[in-house]
Amino acid sequence: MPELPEVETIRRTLLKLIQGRSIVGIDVFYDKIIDHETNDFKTTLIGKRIEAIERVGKYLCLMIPPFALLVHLRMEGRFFIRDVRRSSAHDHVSFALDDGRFLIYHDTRKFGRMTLRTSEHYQDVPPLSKLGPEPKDANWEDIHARLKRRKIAVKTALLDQHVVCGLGNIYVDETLFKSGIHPMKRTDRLTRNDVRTLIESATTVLHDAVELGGTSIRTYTDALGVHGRFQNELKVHTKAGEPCPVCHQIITKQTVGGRGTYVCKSCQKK
DNA sequence: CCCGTGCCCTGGCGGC
DNA sequence: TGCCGCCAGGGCACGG
Repeated sequence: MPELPEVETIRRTLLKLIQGRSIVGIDVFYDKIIDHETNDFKTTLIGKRIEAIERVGKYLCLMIPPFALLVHLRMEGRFFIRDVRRSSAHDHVSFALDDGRFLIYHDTRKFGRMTLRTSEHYQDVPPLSKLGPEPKDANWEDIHARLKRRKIAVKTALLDQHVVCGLGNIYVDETLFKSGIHPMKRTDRLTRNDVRTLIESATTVLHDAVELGGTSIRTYTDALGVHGRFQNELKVHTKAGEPCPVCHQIITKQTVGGRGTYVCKSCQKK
């Protein structure tokens, strides 16, 4: 569930806590989180310093020269800073830091993944090289040209990180509502104006959500356990049965591309 | 290349 | 109260 605004909030929080710290030990309690052999992973990172933390789409990139540790939190991945090595059965990776504390990767669903790349050019190789631009950097005419050749639901397209990156289920629903476009509208029927509106709406929604520290529904909190505040700004997502804030028609829930999807059928047209 | 489906996981919830 | 079954969901492998 962490999408771009939550990952950016985590990046900022984590940076203050661990920038400049060196890794002095690593414990891996569940090795499927890491797509490298465990011993290689440890020997590669131990003794090196966390110089910076970047973010590309929903990926967190811990810059540990000469390596970049790419982390995708997927549904419920979280980072904590603790004084003990492990305090939960859901703590899967524990990095001992040179100040005596531990950077802990915690994930109830075990969906998150970590992978190593060299810190030079790490954005130029998969998986990051395959990502589309963030909405704020996207050229809507390019996106329109791509989408008019396809026939998928616009929601599915916006969730596809190869088209644009950073949006997940919450912000796609909000983007579509803000744009007045139905999630099932086929991409080959989107007008140039539709796509321009979608990119502009996505940019605004993501920007506003970052400003408010992300959205806390379900289990998301940042590395300090601080909740975001964008859930108070949601217009349709999680609002089934409630009146649309614009036209007062009842918001409905349906499935689009296998995802729970909230829509105002009066404001959002196919 | 394009598109749909199923898988990975497990806490939580609905149903009885 | 207790237990069973099923769902959520990002990304990717796979098959048509």
